[in-house]
Amino acid sequence: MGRSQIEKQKTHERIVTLAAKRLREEGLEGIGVADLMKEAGLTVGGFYKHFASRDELVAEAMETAIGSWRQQQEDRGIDPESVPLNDYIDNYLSERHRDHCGEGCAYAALTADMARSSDAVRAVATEGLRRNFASMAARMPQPETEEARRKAIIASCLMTGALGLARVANDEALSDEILETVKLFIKEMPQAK
Amino acid sequence: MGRSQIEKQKTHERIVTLAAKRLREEGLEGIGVADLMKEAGLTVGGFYKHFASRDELVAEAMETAIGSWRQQQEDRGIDPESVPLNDYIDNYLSERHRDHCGEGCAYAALTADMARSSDAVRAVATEGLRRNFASMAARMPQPETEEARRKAIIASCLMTGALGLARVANDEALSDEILETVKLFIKEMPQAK
DNA sequence: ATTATCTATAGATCTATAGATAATGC
DNA sequence: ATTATCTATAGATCTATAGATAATGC
Repeated sequence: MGRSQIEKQKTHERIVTLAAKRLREEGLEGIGVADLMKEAGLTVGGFYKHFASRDELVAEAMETAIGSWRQQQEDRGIDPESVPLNDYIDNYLSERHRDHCGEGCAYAALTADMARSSDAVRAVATEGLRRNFASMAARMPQPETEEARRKAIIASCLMTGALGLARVANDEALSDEILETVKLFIKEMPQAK
Repeated sequence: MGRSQIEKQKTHERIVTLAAKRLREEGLEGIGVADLMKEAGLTVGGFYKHFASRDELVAEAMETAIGSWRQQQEDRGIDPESVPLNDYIDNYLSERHRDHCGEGCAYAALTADMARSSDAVRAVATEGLRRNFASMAARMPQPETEEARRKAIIASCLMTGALGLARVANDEALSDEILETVKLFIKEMPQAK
């Protein structure tokens, strides 16, 4: 008790990273401050020296969650913009992604949660959406065209929609069918590479 | 206090219908039993003579919500299976639908909520998904083909995904762009009519 | 007599705060 | 002296239940 400022910053990041995972798993209101702190190896009391409110943590965690794929790639020494769309789609629409909400796409895991959320969270989410559309369009055959942007939007809706419905389906055969059908379709989409 | 069994059934339906709306608006955990009963003009105490638990209401309400579009059509004397896909898509991807969660598609409003929910709710949701895929496929040019089913799945993912992201976007221009882009694309999809 | 709804409340849980404790850092 | 974290708790909220009240229906 009583740590250096450097350690405080590490603690702060640990809470945010954990929240980014647990909120994707349980929903934006699915886990409480006390439980989060406990899982981070801390106690409730310290929370409000890090965040003015629970919602402030949620907004920060969403920023981390939305940027997590990009971050993961960079941590592995990979330039996110150089990842071929086909590989990206294969990973996105995989059973592995479906079964691991906490490490996956925040939009698929929390679409409706975000739509219902505070202005702070929605602002972060909207900014991330823009970045995602631009990033996907940039990896298409003719990146600067209006057509590339349209395809990026369509692919984003398809991918988040498919993963969402695949997670709703209680029956693995149906769930797999959704993933496979959309995966094949996107890859055959003209111009989407 | 003390009503006939017929009135009890009406009360029951009133609670379920209200819950179907309010849960789509606030999320599956966004509104409490007491508030729901109050909005229905009742008090908490009576709730558990209607439902064994809150989750039982949620499952019933989801059944109502999932079937609500079909019900609405029938109430207006329209056979749901006779509604052209183009009209269905126009309504689904409209600003009106986006701005009125409570009366709209349960899958778009509650995808992730349902995925995280109890077995009872997920069973209802999975059954509804199957029905939706079949109903869309039945309204395509060659209804009995595997291709029609594939297109139905793809269109479902696109539509729920697009509405979901359009609701996340804090910026109306971006939100409208998502809806319009996907609307145009689906209508131009080969075979989708 | 039965029961649909009401009032009241127990018990759990959740956000946020107050005050204590033990390190840091001037 | 300052502050990062801890223990403890206030106050709000939420699910579920107990017991009272006033209609229904045999």
